[in-house]
This record gives sequence, structure tokens and C-alpha cells, in this order.
Amino acid sequence: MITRGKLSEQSGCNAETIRYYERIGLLPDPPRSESGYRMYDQEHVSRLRFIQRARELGFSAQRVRDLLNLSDRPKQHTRAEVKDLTEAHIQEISEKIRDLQKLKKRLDAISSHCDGAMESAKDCPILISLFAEH
Amino acid sequence: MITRGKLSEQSGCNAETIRYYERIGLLPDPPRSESGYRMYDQEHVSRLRFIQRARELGFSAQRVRDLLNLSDRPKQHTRAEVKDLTEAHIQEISEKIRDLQKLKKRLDAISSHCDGAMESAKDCPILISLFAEH
DNA sequence: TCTTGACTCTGTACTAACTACAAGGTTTAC
DNA sequence: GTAAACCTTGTAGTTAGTACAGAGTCAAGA
Repeated sequence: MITRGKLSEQSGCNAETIRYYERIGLLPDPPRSESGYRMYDQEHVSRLRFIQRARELGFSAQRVRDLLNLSDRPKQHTRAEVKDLTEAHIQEISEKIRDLQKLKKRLDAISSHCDGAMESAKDCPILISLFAEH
Repeated sequence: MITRGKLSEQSGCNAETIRYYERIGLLPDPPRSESGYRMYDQEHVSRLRFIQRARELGFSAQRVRDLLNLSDRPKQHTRAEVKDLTEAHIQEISEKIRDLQKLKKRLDAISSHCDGAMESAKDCPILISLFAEH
């Protein structure tokens, strides 16, 4: 059994974040010592690692919750459900990439019209294009 | 002179968002009618359009504020400063794209190991990889 | 034994960029 | 006159945490 500080240290997860995960129901309430200190076991460590890996992969807290539910009640769920969640997430990421690429293209185009010579910002083609009607 | 509702309608910007932009200092406090209604003029319309365009291009509110400052005091600023802000922004977007592409690659790799057949989620390679030590 | 420092507890407030709502006042239309 | 449609303000919610204050607890050294 370890305290929150130790769990934070072992996992590299901010101690406040651990409390936050408990609050939003990603980590179950741990048992407490007589004085009220949280006492974590190996189960908590594994679960926190899972949460960290999923978050690193960009899953939202809600998606992580869904994945954990599938994992907690595997008999009522299928691999297809897990795969569906993952595919939906991949889809979202692909869309984000596409949107950002479009954005970058537009910005590159705007930026290329400005040579950045040391003249007044008033005449800057970038600002003009942002202020322009249409 | 138009009211907030009309400005919202004309710009397509949510009326509450206009109040928010005022609160964070992107839009100047407009003059008020006798009864306290905000009265906007053409200047406000242009400025709101600028903000909307910049936000669509993914500039943060702080960046938009910086761009507006350059525009408001063009004599003290140069085109080079505007270009620098834009280039920094393009840089950030490029990094985001790279990060997301890396993420997608990892997720694709994980997902491809799971055929999604109707078996228990317990044995799902995706969940296993998320729970795995290392 | 006392004290000091490090830890933990709780609740609360802050971040970005909005959105939404309640309770009240104003304007417009019929 | 009254009802709808607008406007005002303050406040709370969203995501995914982070930070801090004030109080209690624990372990080690003098």
C-alpha cells in the first residue's frame, strides 16, 4: 500500500491529477488509513498507467472511461466494441490533421505575400487580408 | 449604430461571445444607449470580423490581441513583427500536425493487431497493449 | 519529548474560449 | 395594454487538469 505521493512518484502523474481522476471516476476511491490518507495498491497503479497511456494517445477522459468500462466488464463486451472506439478515435485524429493542414496552407499563402521589410505594420499584407471584406 | 443582436446576426458571431470578447479586451467597450444597450458602429464590425478570421485560422485570443495591437499602433511596429507572429503560429501548427501524425501511426499499429472478432474484450489486443507494463 | 520539515487532507479558484441560463429591464408590434 | 422579443447583469458550466490556502499527520533529529 502506497500513499498518493508515492503513486505520483512511481507513475510520473501529478499528485493533484490523481485526485482529479478519482473525482471524475476514472480511478476508484482508494481505501483510507486511520488518519484519512489514501492507500493505493497494485490495481490502482495498473489502472493509472492505463489512463496515462490512453491520454498520451489522445483519448478524451470520456473515451478512457468507456475503455475502462469495457475492460472492467469484459464478459458483457466484445473486442469489436473496443476496436470501434479506437477506430472512431483514429477517425477524429485524421480529421484534425486534415483541418490543420488546410489551415497551414492558408497561412502559408497569406504569409508568402509579406516580405516583412521594415515598413509600417499598417501596410502589412497579412493584417490587410485579415481585415479585408471577404 | 446597431445593437448586440444585430452585430451577432451580421457577423454570425454568438451574442454572448461578443460580450466575452469585450470582457477580455479584444473588442473595445462600445458606447451605450440611454437605457444601457450597447451601440456598435462600423469600426466594431470590422474589428469583430478581424477577430473571427484570425480565430478561424487558429490564432489564440492572446495572439489575436497581439495582432490587433500591431494594427492599432502601426507606426510603432513593423511588418516584420506581424510576419514573425504569423510564422510562429505556422510553426506551432506544423508541430501539432507532426504530433497528431505520430499519434495516428501508433494507434494504427495497435488497432491493426485486433481483428475485432466477437470475442471477450478481456483478450482484446488493444486493451492489453494499454495495460501492459511498458 | 519537542520541534521541524515533509507529507497529506479538504475545498476552492484558476486556466482557454467560449456557451448557457436566470432574473430583471426595455423596446416593438399589435 | 400587453405580449413577444430583445437587452442587461451576474453566474455557472464545459475539458483536463494545476495551484494554493489552511489544517491535520507523520517521521526524524536534538
